[in-house]
Amino acid sequence: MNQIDDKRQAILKTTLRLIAENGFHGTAMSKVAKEAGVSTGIIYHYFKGGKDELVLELYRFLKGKCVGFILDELDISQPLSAQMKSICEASFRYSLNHPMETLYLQQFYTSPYHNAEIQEEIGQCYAPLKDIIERAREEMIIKDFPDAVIGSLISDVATSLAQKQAVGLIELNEELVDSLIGAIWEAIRR
Amino acid sequence: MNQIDDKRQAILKTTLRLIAENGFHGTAMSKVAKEAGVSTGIIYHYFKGGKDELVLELYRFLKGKCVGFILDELDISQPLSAQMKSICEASFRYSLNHPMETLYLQQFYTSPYHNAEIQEEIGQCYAPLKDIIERAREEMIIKDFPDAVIGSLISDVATSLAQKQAVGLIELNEELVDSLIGAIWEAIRR
Amino acid sequence: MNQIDDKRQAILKTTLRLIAENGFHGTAMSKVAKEAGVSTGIIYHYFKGGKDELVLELYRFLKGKCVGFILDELDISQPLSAQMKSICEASFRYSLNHPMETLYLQQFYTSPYHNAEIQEEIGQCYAPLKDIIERAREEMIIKDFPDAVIGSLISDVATSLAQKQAVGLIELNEELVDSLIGAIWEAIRR
Amino acid sequence: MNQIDDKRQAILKTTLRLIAENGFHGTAMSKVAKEAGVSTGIIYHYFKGGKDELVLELYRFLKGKCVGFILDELDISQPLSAQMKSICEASFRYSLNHPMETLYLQQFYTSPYHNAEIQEEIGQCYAPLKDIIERAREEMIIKDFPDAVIGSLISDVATSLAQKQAVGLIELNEELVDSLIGAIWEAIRR
DNA sequence: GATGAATGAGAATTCATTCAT
DNA sequence: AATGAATGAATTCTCATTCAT
Repeated sequence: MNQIDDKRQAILKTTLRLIAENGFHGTAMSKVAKEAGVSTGIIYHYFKGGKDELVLELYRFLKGKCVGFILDELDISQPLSAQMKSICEASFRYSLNHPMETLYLQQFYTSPYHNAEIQEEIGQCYAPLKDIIERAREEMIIKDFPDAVIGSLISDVATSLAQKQAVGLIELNEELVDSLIGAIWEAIRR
Repeated sequence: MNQIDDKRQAILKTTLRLIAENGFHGTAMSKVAKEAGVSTGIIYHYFKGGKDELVLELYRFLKGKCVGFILDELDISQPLSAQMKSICEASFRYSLNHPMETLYLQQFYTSPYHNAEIQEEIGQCYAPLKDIIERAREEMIIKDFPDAVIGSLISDVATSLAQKQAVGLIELNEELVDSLIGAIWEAIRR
Repeated sequence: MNQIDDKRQAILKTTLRLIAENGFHGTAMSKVAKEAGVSTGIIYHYFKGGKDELVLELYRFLKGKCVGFILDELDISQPLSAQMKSICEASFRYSLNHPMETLYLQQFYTSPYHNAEIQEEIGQCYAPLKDIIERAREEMIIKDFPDAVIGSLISDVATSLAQKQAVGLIELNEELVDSLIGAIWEAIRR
Repeated sequence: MNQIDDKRQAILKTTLRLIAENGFHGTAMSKVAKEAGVSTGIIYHYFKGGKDELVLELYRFLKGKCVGFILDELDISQPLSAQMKSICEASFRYSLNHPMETLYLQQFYTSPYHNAEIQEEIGQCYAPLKDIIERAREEMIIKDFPDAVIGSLISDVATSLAQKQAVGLIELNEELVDSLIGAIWEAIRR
């Protein structure tokens, strides 16, 4: 990690925090620059496409990180049902443990930045997970729902709860999280 | 419904559509005025607090409509478990059948407009539902989750799926919706 | 001329002066606003397309004014040769007597604002003059040059001299101007 | 011509092309650097005064080239009237045959870069031509116009036509060019 | 109640120039 | 000599809000 990457990373990190806290509209490029300790101009050096590219790059980065975590937790020597449960659990915990990232993603999905093109691109890094889901469906381990629906069940409740926890509406303890993961699994499994 | 209310309603309706389509940032007051067929000035007559108040009023209005629908569907002469199932189903279907409202609410929740104060205020119109949920929990009909968690399970999957359907990512047929409501209920019930 | 036109005119007039003095690049919208005594925002109200539209509108306005003057001087009861001479003289004098407009046009022609589309549009207000030139060519009063070449002979020397006079490189007295008009006419006539 | 001069020349050449195509405003130093295949920093090494000096140096270079061509064509053993005609013809043809240089010069003259100081400096390399013009005026070969006016007649029509030809407004064939040179000469000669 | 012209603070972006390497 | 990352002032343009009519 050299100095150049440091600066690029600092910009991404600051952008994540500011957008999670203040939204896209509330996050001016000048604010990102100031809080990241760089000049405004340099952001356009690292992200040629301006704010749009910065926002998209951050999305790609966060998605990659999240999928990476889920894959790390996965043990492909385990039976398929255990793998599916692992995906559920890892996904759920990742959201709860990374509230800023979750807040960012939540806003991204409902913003004009989110479109079919980027969705398609990011969909590809889900390929290994989709493969497991498909096999689990064929083996009647999980219900016969489309991938997108399974995806919603796995991650959207966690996303929403992470957000509620981030703003202080709820407090999830370890026991509750375990129960919740179980409940979600009940909704998905056959 | 007199002329005054007509104009107020036109502003709210236009705001809903534009924000659902273009987001808060992409929805200028002047655009709302033009598309609603009124002058910019008059919006500030009906909504003294400007854009903030307009956005909040629309939130209140939509929440009231949604809760109203759920309560309409409810038959309090039925056993508690049937009532709980009815809440799940009504909530789920409402989101799917009102994609613009769902997109609006989704964006509202992750925006700076959403704060503890308004959350508290709106929480009150949920009182009748909360009562039913509390009783169902006591009678061991549903799992021992806090209200906010039950709320997430009931509405956030539907919200997310409504959004995906609105942008064309998935297509939910009647049979699938029925299965989904069943799956959600499995996650909630004891 | 009501108040609205006053403000629009003030913006156009200020833009003309500033661009003639400082060029397109040296003329910031904020400077136009300040010197015209208006806010920056209102310029975008009158000229929806921003600086581009302002610059083009000013071009249209100046061209209309100039052609209007030439046509005013024209006496169509005179023989064709006298009409051609009148066009030469009026065009020549107009440029010399309106140095700011000439400086503006000179810069416009060499800028990216000048393109085939606007050229085509403006070409149409030259129709009456083109008609006279065409007839004069047919009647062997003037040389057999294309319209654009005749146009250059008629106006580009004057334009260039007006510019030199404006920056103080030369001083043209009445007698010299008369001789020059004669010289240009010699170049054009058969 | 060593490597150093190569790089300097590449910068000048690229600047000429870019400014002719996109204007001063549309020609960023970074773009010059990229298209010339050098770093931005090195431009400031060769042209200490930055963009201003680069633009002025290019002006000096182009003017020298143009005057050099006219002098090359000149045969001082010929009678004065033939020399004057030669100047007219060479000047006219040079503009038409070097449209990019002409576009550059045209823009330069109407830009803030053009001022009395540089005009004075460049005026000196016209000395040999001015001498011929002066003698031709004394010998009543040409009209009694100031040098600047003679200069305009000789070069501004050509400049303007070169520009029109460059953007495709007209097409000048060899015969027409000959006639035009004759017409210009008629305007100048006694 | 109703209009829309007017304001001006603030946002995204560009670009000439510098300087550490 | 050479690089190109870095700076930050300046520019264009937007938009919530006000107010004279």
